[in-house]
Amino acid sequence: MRSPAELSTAFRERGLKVTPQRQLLFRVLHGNMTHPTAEALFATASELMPGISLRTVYQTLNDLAAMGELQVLHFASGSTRFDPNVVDHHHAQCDRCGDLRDVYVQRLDELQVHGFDGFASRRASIVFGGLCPACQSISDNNPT
Amino acid sequence: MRSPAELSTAFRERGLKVTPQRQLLFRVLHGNMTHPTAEALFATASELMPGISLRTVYQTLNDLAAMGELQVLHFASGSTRFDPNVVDHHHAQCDRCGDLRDVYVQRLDELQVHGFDGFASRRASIVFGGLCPACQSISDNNPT
DNA sequence: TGCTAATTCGCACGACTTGCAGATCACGGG
DNA sequence: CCCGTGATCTGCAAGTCGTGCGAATTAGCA
Repeated sequence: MRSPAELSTAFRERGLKVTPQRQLLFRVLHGNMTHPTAEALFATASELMPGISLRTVYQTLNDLAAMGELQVLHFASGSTRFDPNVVDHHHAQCDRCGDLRDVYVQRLDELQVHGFDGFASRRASIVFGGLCPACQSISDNNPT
Repeated sequence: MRSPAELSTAFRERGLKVTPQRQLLFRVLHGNMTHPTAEALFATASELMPGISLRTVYQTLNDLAAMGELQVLHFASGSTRFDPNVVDHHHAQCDRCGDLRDVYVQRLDELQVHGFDGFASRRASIVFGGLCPACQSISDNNPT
């Protein structure tokens, strides 16, 4: 996702208005590595701007996603998360605490895939499952 | 997913009862390559057993998933799909029609991943995006 | 400054899934 | 083969997540 200033320009170029609510969300999202849900963003935004509507958060998230400034992620939990990192990357999620981190994968093109049968693959999305460092030490003591 | 007969035994061993509704779902799911949603299964099951409840379909799907007989899949569409193929495999989804197919990936361990930072990866799930053969020919004539 | 279309907000609604409770049924024991 | 008990089935209510809608407000340009 680009900087708040760049996004403001991009929004205006598209005929979209730059409201205080949107500026706030630009700031909250920029560089955000937490892969927040809409609710989480709403919570953060509400502290900074009491009265902001959850509806507006969804609206702006959709606008940003449509502009390719956000990646929309769907995980096992069923919840939708938003990732302002739109550089080609992948994810690792902790089985225990759900913590989600960005990872970068090389040599993806060397994978040998069987079953495409004419399917024209354009991109791949990888989600690694496992345990984050914190949960590893917990599991060492309290194996579930 | 194991065969209906094996599942019946496994259910009884767990103290679960083998009802006609469950047997029907075992049969509908066994070898099913369509990655159906709960609703789709309900539709199929309803034809074979009018009056079966959607609630029962969800119930049985959850039981099977808890027993590891089904993989639960979450995709961009937001809908939950169920995959009776629990062999280690991955998926390819058509961007246009949403068609979903199983693919098998080798040399996964040769991937070079940066950013784990102590994350202990146990498994990976890959979803390829692209166009299925049918949608490729459509797009050739009607580029979106 | 004023106009106009975009936006915000809050509520209602829709899709999907689960909780609940009474009626029913599977199945092991007699 | 019949019975008893507890699991299951079904239909409905409720919960979650996200969107449609409309009135009031506001951004941005002339």
